[in-house]
Formats: sequence, structure tokens, C-alpha cells
Amino acid sequence: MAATETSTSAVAFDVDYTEPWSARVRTLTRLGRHREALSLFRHGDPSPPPDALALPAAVISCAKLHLASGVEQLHALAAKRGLLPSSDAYLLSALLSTYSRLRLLPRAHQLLDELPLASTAPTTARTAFNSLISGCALHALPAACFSLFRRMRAAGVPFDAVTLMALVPAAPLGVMPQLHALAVRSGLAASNSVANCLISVYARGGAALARKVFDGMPAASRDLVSWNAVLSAHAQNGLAVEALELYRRMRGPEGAGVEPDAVTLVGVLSSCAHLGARCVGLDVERYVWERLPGFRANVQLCNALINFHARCGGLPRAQQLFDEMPERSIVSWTALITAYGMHGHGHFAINLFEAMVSSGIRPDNVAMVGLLSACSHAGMHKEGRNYFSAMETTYHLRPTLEHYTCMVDLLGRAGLLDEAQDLIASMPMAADGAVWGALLGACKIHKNVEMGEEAFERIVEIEPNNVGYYVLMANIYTDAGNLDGVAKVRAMMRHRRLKKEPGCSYVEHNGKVHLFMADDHSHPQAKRIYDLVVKLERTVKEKTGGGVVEGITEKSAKAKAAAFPLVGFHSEKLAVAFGLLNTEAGSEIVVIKNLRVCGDCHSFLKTVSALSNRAFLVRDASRFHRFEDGACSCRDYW
DNA sequence: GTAGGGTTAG
Repeated sequence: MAATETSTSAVAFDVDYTEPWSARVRTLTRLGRHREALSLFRHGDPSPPPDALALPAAVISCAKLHLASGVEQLHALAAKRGLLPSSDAYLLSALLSTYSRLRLLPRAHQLLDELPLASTAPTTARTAFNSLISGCALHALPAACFSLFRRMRAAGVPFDAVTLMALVPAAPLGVMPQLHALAVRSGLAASNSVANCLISVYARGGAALARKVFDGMPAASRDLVSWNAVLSAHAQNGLAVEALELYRRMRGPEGAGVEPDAVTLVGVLSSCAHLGARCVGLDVERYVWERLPGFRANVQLCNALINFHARCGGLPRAQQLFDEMPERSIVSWTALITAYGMHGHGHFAINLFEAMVSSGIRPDNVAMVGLLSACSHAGMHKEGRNYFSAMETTYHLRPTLEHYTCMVDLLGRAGLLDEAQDLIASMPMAADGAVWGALLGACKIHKNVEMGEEAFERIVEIEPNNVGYYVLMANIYTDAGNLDGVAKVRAMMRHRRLKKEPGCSYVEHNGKVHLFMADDHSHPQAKRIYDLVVKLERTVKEKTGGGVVEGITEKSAKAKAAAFPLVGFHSEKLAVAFGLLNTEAGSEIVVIKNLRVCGDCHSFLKTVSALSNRAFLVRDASRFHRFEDGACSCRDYW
């Protein structure tokens, strides 16, 4: 509502006092000045009777002010003057949509039932049905929408693009093929508003069908909304690379001059955050500053910027944007709480959470996930436990699987494996792969083979194709020097044709992405990079005294070689070496990685940060590590 | 003049 008022008041037109009073009522309604509209309608000029032209506007103003009784009065007035049921299409439509907006659906149905369909102009009947169907869609009443649609068709009332635009978002995905076919048969699928609508609805079930509709549109009918809809379809479904590719196409000749707006950029920034694509995101931010001067009033766009910076290593910038926001939503707070959590600053996250609550925002489930995972990354298990129990007692939130996953992770990593196991046993719902996976991860850290085997057994039943858990179990056996265990897991992987997900890391430099896989020699500077890694490894070994690295025994080293014999040069080492060779002394090297950092790379990077007097910021699959002066910000707790 | 399409946080 507020957004409408600001956007309309910015329009450069105002009430023209030479107009007849009924036209002035309409103008005031259009400007969002509903009280003035109604006051003029009532008291403005009593000599001529209320003009039929002013009535629909007055009805709309009543609706905006939630004055149900006012609508009833206007309805009665109109009936007395013989404007109903069908002689004024505009009035009928305004009343129907208003009643349904105000949740007075029986009233709306009554009005529609009074309509003599046989003697009503088809366009009037169509608009009447459209109004009510849209109203039912607004209140998420799909069954009512479709029963009205059936009635409409049975009565021979024609439908149009507006009808479909109300029905399509209300349809369950299973009904979509039929509805889509109907849209095609009626020729309405060619209307770009219907096509855009199809794209956004298909996006709920993945990007593929949404993409198909978009690809099938003639290039000339793709407008900003089409691009936004298809781009967000990919962004929402985790296809960040494709989303950025669409953005690139949109800005090129194919976009035919379509200018991105805030909605586009929210989708693009979310994909940048996902990928760690700093260069693209920074370009977007520049665009925002230059082209969208009012962006601070757009909470979603600011949230997207905060999230982008936070996930791409720009935590201070994220905090700054947050501080400068005139209005914040729970999403703004959650983005920042999560960001501090990912950087291991648990106390900051907790302080922010408390400040959010003090500011009058009641936490939701997502905010609690952010807070609990912040406690987890910082090893703050007492705080985490307290907040977890406060969820129900203080905030009246029922923990979901994700909260249990956080708690199992938090307790397990803190070494409280039995408590973590008890928590799983106490869950009111069945644990999923992620919950057991958190326990398995804790068993890896604390070298508990038996409990790990139990968890692994459950996981294999639930997510037999998730490679990560097999690797984790193999690593538990490896650390225990259990060669039989390693062989068993490898056999299971072979049997299910599962391949270890390759690790990859990348660094952005001069606007280009430099991607490295483990043992990958495809980079043009590969020779220099490998030479540097070898040299650094030698120096590190000398420094740390003959290769005794954090709990690695000879037996476990042997098991490791048996488990994954191919792994030699992990991708993060290559990425850091590239950074050292190509960036100025003193600047921070930011690396994005798809998997977790392994213990060997972790201690390597710590030592190299001291040797080279550089800072490395590494985002791995779960958090940030900042290596500087021989130490890591995670304080070796990850 | 009436009915109306796209967005974010784990």
C-alpha cells in the first residue's frame, strides 16, 4: 500500500478543479487520496445526484480504507438508482473485486448470482467473472477459482488473458499442462502477459519448463517482466550460472534495449552471492548507484546487496549498507546475522539478534537458523542450546529439520556426541539425511567410528546417491587407519557408480574468473603455479618440522593414500598460488571453494599466510576462513 | 474508468 502511494504521488499530475466533480473523485482515487475522494463524493456537490462515473472510484477508495460498511452503502445506493445488476460494468467489477478483497466472498457471490447471464453483454459478464476469480486467487482459494471458471465456461462467457493470469498462479502444478494447453488453444498463450505468468508459475517446480516458455516466445514480445521472470526462475532454483548468463544476454543485443530494474538486480545479486561472483556483483552495485538513485527505499534490493557482500567476503560493506538503510526488514537482519555467523563472529551475530528483537521484530524460523548456525561456527554450544529452547518457549516457533541439523552440528562439533544423538532420538519428526550428516561430520572431527557407522547406515537409506557422505565415512575410516572400512565404502561407491565430486576453487582477477580443479594443469600459468606450490610446500614442511601435521599418523596417511590415491594438489592451494603470483603485496586474496577445506590445506594456508605476509579469505562450502599471520579466523574449529 | 504478470534471507 505504501509503495503505491509513493509511486503515484510522484506522478506529475494532480486534481484539476475545472473538471466535473465525479471526474475529480476518480482522480483522487487514482492518486491514492482515498479520504479526500470519499469526502468529495459525500459532501462535494449535492446538487447533481451522485454521478455513475464517481461510484466505482468511491467503491475502490472504500476498499483501500477497509471500509466494508461504506461499500455496502454504495452498493445499496447503486441498486436504488438501477445501476445493478448489469447496466454498469465498471461498477459491478469494482464491487466484486472489492468484496473479495475484503474477504466478503459470500457477498460477492451473491452479486454475481444476481447477474442475468443471458441478457448481459459478454464483456460485462467476463469482467465480472474475472474480478471474482482474481479475488479468490488473492485469498489463495484455488478451488473457488476453478469452480467459477467452470461456471463461466458453462454459461458460454468468453475468457481472456486476464482470466488466465488469475487462474495460472492459483493452479496446482499438476493442473498446469491442461491450463497451458488451453492457453495455447485459445491463442492467449501468445500474449506476453500470459507467457510471463506461465514462466513464473513453472519456476516453482524448477527452471526447465519456465525456460521452455521463455525460449518459445518471439524475441520481440519478451519484455522486462519476461526477462525478470526467467532470470529469477533460474536464480531461485540454484542455477546461478544460467541466471548470470541470462543477465548477460538481456544486456546485449537480444535484450533489445530492455533496461534491468530492481527486480532483475535482486535475482542477479542473489546468483552472484551464491557463486561468489564478486566482479559481476560489484558491477551491479555500480549500476544501482548510477541508475537507481532511490534504491535505499527498496528494502529487497538493499537486502540483496547486503547478502551479496556478506557472501563474497565484503562483511564491512554489508554492515555499512545495513547501517545506512532507512527501513530494515527481518530479511536484512537475518542476512547480516548469517554473515557474521559464516565469518565465525558468533558474538556479533548474537548481539545483532538481540538488537533485532529489541527493535520489535519477532524472529522467524530462518532467523533462528542463522543464529544457531552462527553459534555452531563459533563453538558457542551453551548459547545455541539456550536459543534453541527459547524458540518454543519465548518465540513460539516450532523447530524444523533445519534447526535440528544446526543443533546436531553445534553439539556434535563441540564434542557432545551423545547429546547430539539423544537430540535426534527426541525429534518429533523423522531425521533426514542432513541431520544424520551433521552427526557424521561430528564423528569425523571427534574420530568416533562406531557412531559414525550408525549415522552412515541411516544416511545410505535416505540419500543413497549423495556422494559427500560416502567420502566423509571413508575419511573417518582413513583417520582411524581402518583400511577394510575404506575398501568397503569405496566398493559401495563403485557399486552405485558414484564419483567423488571434484573440488574446485576460483579467484577473480581483473574481471576474469580463474578456476582451478584439484591436479588441474589447464591454466595458462600452470607451470609457475605448480612450481610455487611445490616450493611453498617444501618451506612449510621445513617450518612445521618434517611434515607432522595436526594428528596425521603414518597409519592414517597410508589409509588416506588407499582411499583417494589421486588427490595431490588441492584446488585452493592452486588458487592461492595464482593469487600470490598475480596480485599486489598487501592485498587480500579471496578464494571461493565448492567443498570444505581439508586439514592439510588449512594448515598449509595458515603457514603460507605468515610466510608471504598476505591474508587469504577462503569461502568453503559452509563458512569463511580468513588466514593471516599464521592463524585462521575459525581458530581451527570448523 | 473495471479485472492484472516479475523479487530477497538458511
